[in-house]
This record gives sequence, C-alpha cells and structure tokens, in this order.
Amino acid sequence: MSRYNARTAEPKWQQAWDEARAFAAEADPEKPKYYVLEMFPYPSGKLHMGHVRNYTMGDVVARYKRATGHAVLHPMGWDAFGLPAENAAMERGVHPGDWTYDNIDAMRSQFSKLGFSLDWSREFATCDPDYYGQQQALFLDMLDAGLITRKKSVVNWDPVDMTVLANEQVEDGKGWRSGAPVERKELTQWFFKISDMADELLEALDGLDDWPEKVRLMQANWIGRSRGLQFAFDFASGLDGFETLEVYTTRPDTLMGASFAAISPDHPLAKALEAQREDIREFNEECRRTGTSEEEIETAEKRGIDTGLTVTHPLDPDWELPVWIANFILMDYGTGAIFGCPAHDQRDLDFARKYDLPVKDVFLPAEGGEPVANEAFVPPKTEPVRYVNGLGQVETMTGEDAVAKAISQCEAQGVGQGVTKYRLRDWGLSRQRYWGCPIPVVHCDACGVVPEKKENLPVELPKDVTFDRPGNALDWHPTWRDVACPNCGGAAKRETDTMDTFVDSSWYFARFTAPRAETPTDMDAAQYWMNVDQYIGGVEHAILHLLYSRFFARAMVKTGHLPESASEPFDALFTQGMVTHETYATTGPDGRARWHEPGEVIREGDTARLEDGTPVEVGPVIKMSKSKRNTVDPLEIIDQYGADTARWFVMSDSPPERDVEWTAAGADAAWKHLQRVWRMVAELEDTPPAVDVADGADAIALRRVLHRTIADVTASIEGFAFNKGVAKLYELTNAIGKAKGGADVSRARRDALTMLARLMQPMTPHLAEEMWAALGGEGLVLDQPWPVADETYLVDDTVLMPIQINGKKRSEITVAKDADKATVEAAALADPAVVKALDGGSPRKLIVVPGRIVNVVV
RNA sequence: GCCCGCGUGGCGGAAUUGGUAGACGCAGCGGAUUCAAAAUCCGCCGCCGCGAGGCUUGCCGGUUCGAGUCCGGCCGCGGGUACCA
Repeated sequence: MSRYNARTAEPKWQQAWDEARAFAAEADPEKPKYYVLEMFPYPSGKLHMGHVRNYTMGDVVARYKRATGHAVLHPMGWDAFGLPAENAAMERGVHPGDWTYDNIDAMRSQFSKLGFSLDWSREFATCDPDYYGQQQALFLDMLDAGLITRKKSVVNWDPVDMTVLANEQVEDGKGWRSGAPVERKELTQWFFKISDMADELLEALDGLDDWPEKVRLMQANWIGRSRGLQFAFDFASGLDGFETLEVYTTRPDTLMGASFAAISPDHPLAKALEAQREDIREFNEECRRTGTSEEEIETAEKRGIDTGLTVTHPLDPDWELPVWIANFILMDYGTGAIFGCPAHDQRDLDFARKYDLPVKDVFLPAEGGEPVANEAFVPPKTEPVRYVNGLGQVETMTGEDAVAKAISQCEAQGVGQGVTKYRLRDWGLSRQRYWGCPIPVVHCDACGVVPEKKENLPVELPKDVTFDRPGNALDWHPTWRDVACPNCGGAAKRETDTMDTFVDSSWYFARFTAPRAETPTDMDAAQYWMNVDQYIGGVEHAILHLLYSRFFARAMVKTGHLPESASEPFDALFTQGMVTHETYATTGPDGRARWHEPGEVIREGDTARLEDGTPVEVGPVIKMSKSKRNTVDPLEIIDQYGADTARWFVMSDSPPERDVEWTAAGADAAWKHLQRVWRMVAELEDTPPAVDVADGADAIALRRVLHRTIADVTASIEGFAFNKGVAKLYELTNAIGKAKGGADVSRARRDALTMLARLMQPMTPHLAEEMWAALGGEGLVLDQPWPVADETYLVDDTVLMPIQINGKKRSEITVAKDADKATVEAAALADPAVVKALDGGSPRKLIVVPGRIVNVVV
C-alpha cells in the first residue's frame, strides 16, 4: 500500500505552482480583487511557530479567496531594520546589513518549504535603499506639508556607555550592558504630528466594523480624548519669573476638595527651584534616575517634596494650597501640573496620607455615604451621587453632569476654560542608531536645518562602519556626515539620527501594490489594490503599529501618495493570539539572567536543567520572543512530517484569536490523520464504479455529511474559525471511513473524497494536489472553484428536542421539523419522564421554543 | 499603576450567541489483527456513586422557565504601556 511521501510530493507541487506562476498577483477587470496581508516578519533568521500560525492563516484565506474567483494579492517582505542587527554586530562583529540579508535568505528558504501562495515577485526588505529612499521622499513631502515637527523630548541615557537606550534595554533602571543607572536626558528630535489627527483617528474607529471591538477600544483609550478645565493658579508665595501655575483637570467638579497642587519633576518651575534648594535638586535628580517608560513611572513608589510655594484656590482667594513636586506627574500629559483631590482620587489620597495633607469630601454616594477614609470615592460617571460640598449647593447629579456644570460655572466666574485634550502624544521618530532609515536632512551653520533634495535620495547608509563602541555608528564615521548644504552649498553636516522602525512598517502595505515604482506609490496600482481587505497579525500590535499605520495612510493621502479612499488602509483586521512558551533562565556570573531556548533545556517534572546539569529556573508562559529565547523551531516538524502536517497542526484545535501554548505532542496526530486521508484515496478502486443505481440510504447519509461539511468549512474559513473547520473535516473523514455498502456508496465515497481534496486545499495544499491527481482530477486542485453545498442535503425533516423539567434535561422527543407548538406540547406532555414528574397534575408553565427545547415548570 | 483580553474534563478545545455542556482531536483504558512489535481497525472515556441519582464551565452573588453565555463584585494568567518588533 502506498504511503503519502511529503518529502517528494511537496517540492513537486511547489514547482508545479511556480511554473504556472499561480500566485503572481494580476489586476483583472473580470474579477473582484482581494488583498490579504499578514504582518511582515522581522528577519530574525529563524522561523518560529508564531510565523507558521500567522502565515498559514493568511494562506488559507488567500487560497480560499482564489478559489472563490478573486484576483488575489498576497505579498511578503521583511521588516528588516532594528536593534537585533546592531546587537549582532556588537556581539559577533558582523555588519548589520550582512547579518540581516543572510537572515532574510535563510527565512525565505524556510518559508518556501511551507508552500504559501505568496507573490514573491513583490518581495522587498525595508532596509533596501530603494525602499527607504522612497520613505525619505515621503518624509520630505510630509515635512513640507507640515505633518512633521522638531521638539525636545526625553530618552533613556546610559551615562557609562554614553548612549541612548531603548526601554527594553533598561533592566531595573540599569543599562543592560553597562549596568549603570539610567538617566533621563532631553534631546531635540523629529516628531510626526499625529496628535493633530487625534480626533480624526478616534472618530474613524467607529467605521471599522470588521475590526475586533477590543482593538478599537484599546485605540480609543490610547487616544484618550477628555473634556476638562484648564485654569491658572495664582501664586500666594511664588518664584520670580513664574506668574501663574497652569493646570489641566478632567475633574473640575472636585475643585472644592483640592488640598494641594503638584508638578512634574520635569516642570520648568521644578527645574528653576533646583538652583535654590539642594534638596529639590536631589529629589528631581532622583526622579530622573528612572527610565522613561510610563509603566516604570506609574508603578514607582509615589514620592513628593514640598516646594514651600503656595497658590490660592481659584474659587476662594483666602484659601491657600501648597505646591509639591511629585514623581508620578507626567510632563507629557496636560500641563505637567495638577491639583490633588485626595477624597476622590486614590493616587492623590495615598499621597495625602503619606505626607499628611488634608482630605476634603465633595461627593458622597447617593444614600448614607460615609466620608472618605482610606479608599477614595470616585463618583460614577452616569449614576447620581450627592454633591455635598460644591459651589454652595447641595444636590444630586451624575459625575458627568457635575463635570459639565463645574466647567460652565468656572467659565462664568472667569476661572479657566473648558478644553478638550488627548492622551495621545506626537510620534517621536528620531533614533540615535545606525541600522535604520537615515532622516534626510542636513544641518547647516548658515541655513539651519535643511531638507535634503529629492534628487539626492536615497541618503544611503555607509557600509564602512564599526561597532566597537556603543552608540550610533553614523556618529563615528569619518566622512559620512560631511555634505554640502542643499540650500547654500556650504559645508554642512548630515543628520545622523535614523527613523523609528515603526515608520518602515507604517506604509509597506501600500508599497506592495507597486513595489518597483519610482515614486513611493503608483496611484493606479494603489487605486486598484488598496485597501487591504484582510489584515492579519498579532494582538501585541493592537495599538502602536496599527495606529501609526492609520496615521500614515492619512498623511499619504494628504501628500498625494494614496487615494482618499485609502485613509483607513485595513478594511478588516484579525488579531491572532500569540504562540507562547515557558521561559528558562539561569543566572550568569554577573548576577543577571541568561535565557535559554527550549531545545537546550531538559525538563524533569517541575524542575529543569541544562545538559551539563546546571539547574534552570522555569519562568512564566509568555509570548515567544527573541529576547527571552523561548521560541520553538518548526523546521523539525517540517523536516520530519512535511509542511502540510505543520500547517494542519497549527490550524487545528486552538481558536486563532487565542494564545496557544506550544507543546510537541500533537504534530504526530496531524500526520497520522493526513496519512489516513491519503490511504482512503489510495485504496479506492482504480476506476470509478460505473453504476446507474440510485443512491440508497447509506449513500444519501454520506452525501448529507459531505454537504453539511462544505457549508460548515466555508463558514469556518469566512469566520476565522479554522479549528472548527478542521474538526468538521475530521468528521467528514470519519464518515467516509465508516461508509460501507454497494456501488452507490462507493460512488458517494469517491465523490466525497474528491470534494475533500478541494476542501482541504487551502490548509494542506500539497496533499490536496496529490489526492486530486490520484482521483483523476484535471489540472491543479488549486484552480478548482470552491465547492458549494447542495441545499437539498442540508435539510432534515425531523428534529430531536430535549425536554427539560424545571430547567434540567430529563428526556428527548423526536418531532417533525415543521411541527406546530400544540403538537410539540402534546408530545412533551405524553413523555414518560414528564408524566412521572407531573404526577397527575398540570404544569405551572410550559415553554416551547420551536426546533430548540421544551421546558416544563412543575 | 493604567488600558484591553482570557479562565470549560488529565490536555487542546466545541456549544447554532440565553436553550441537550464536553463536538472534534490528544492522552488513557479494553479488544481485534500479529510469532511479536510497529502500523491499522473496533469500543469505552467529565467527577462522585454498585445503583437510583447527585455534582460540574476560576470564586461569590444576582437576573431568568432556563446562564459557560447577561449583570455586579473578587481571584488568577496574559498583552500593551509610546525607543522590542
């Protein structure tokens, strides 16, 4: 008996597809177009299970859409700039470019083994000068259009390595390489003015009907529109040069509960005070000795220092409030200064208790409220609360109304004005690193900051750089910076900052529509292929990448690089769960954690060790990542069982949106199943049975299962429920295996297997081709149209209805599908279990849901 | 800290979206085949109980004829937190 040999079959069919140029996207006016895109990978050099899962999903959709008659665009490229290449350069002395392109080659060959229906003719890497040159052109156009600005912001500074650190490179407030405590340092940097579009980006979320609700929510919260009051405190005891203290609050209704004002350690006033008071200078410096990440700042212990200055309460000139500096006030949000109302804000309350500041109630819960003790009372927005200590009145209203009323009252009294603010900050794009897209500007002593001329693009990265010291290799290059000023022609210096890699990934989807165009995009191609009909990627990109891409599409519309209709570039979004795995760590001689790959670790019960016996600490199950090294190489499965097994395996069991913990068991089961399917085909008689007998009951039963499966698998693919589709295909296979009988049944079996090949094609394309060929199909199964279920096999004339007594299932009855309520009731009341329960009486209530359930309440 | 998810047998999960909880698969158990094994095929398989029956969707409470599904409150885990991508 022949076995299915994936090792020979898979390359054979891949070659056949190649020769047919089956996956080259071609605009076709006869067909609807479909653009399916998976978030492109960072070329780490190693394919991992997350990739296989992500790209298999996209491939199933692409192949399915191809079968349903669409002109499909399914491209692939590489998100190729980024930190790991520079780390490799420092650790191993390889050039980041060489390292990256080697990785791309390695990953491309790994990808090709999986048989994805990708249009490789459109491939590019973001580190190709052709791509980043076009990106520089976009930058210049956006600069020209006023979408980019230059301002100061803070970075993590490693004072020993004299370099800027990414948040990921800060561990417990220390530089990961030097171990030195990091400091916040202010630099002048380039920014996309995304906050100017905050409102637009927020409002447009409502139109994204085919995006997950959770992603829209996260983005809305991230943009964080709020309506509040901005007002100025007058100083009762101030500092020269500071007339007033500008404050923004979303809770002006609690103004009468104010007990202090607080400013950020980065606030100009806080800095000015450093010259006068040594303790304030020390406090501020201490605060600056933490990283710049919000998480770090917000979870740090709340600390403050009294400046000795005071301000007067805006509604009561005789009321003075102390001004504190507090480490939890962010300079980036609002005005960098707040007033504290301990009674109605937990953080303010903790602060007040710690430093012995007064707590004054404004609100109490609607009935019988107690004054605040150690838990702040935050009034609900939409439910009424008792407003006990407001502007003179005692009344009941909702928190929302109280805010609105407070704003209008304050405005009427000339205290500040109602303003709308956003949490969203401008997108800082400058990076002090070599391996990124150079920012195409020149610094000239005479002319200032001058944009490079477009004809001089791309501004290419120099190849001859060294990585023997930390920091930006462009800064150490002997000549690269020297350039003639595009404006005056005099000697000038290039900007050495490069762009955030999020810029690279914010428009690649547009570039795929015309990857070799001489301009960033080709309007005709963009017009035809945009938008992305289905975008697929990890949830971890729910905010940043997707928000930046939305901004970029709008910016490209404004600069004439995309049609208006592409303002929202992704029509439908699917966020897949992550592939997770335990983490393994040992402690290095320097006392810091060393991460180990699962392959290096021997697991024994609850403990683990390395091959040499070193005990390993087993960490939490988290997303597979390069930095934690908890990745699993899928190549073993592919080499052992073939691509179809790997593809079938990742589509089975786990719902695509959910995280899945990788375990080795199970791949074997997938392989066995595919072999079983193949065996059924191989064991069929060589020639189709020539029968003219009508289908008997068994054949009809099999056809019912078949058509039910067609309908279910179609719905599963459309609904991104591949695991359910796989389960249905198992059921069909079981039914084919069990079907026994005469010529009619064997004819039905052959039909079912032929259909099975077409249904499995998106998931296991190589096996499907092999089955199709063995069953005598013409051409490629790839080119077969998607099967359509025959409705006549989908309807049943009877239905099995459960009978509940007091909500618990006690029996079942079979009734005609179109039985009316009275018939069902009669049948239910005649059921022995019901008769027994009623014991001669009549039911208190009888609920019949037609076709569903009967509930007898006794 | 804040924002967003998730939690169902030994395991991955299903449940027509408020209507039979546990489809399908893995593991396990029993049998057939085999000199034996692999492979394959057939059957059993939530928990407690000999049984009748009872219990069961992280925990506590609520709404409902009926709750895995809706509401309120907890607990645990994960993602994001603006320089990882």
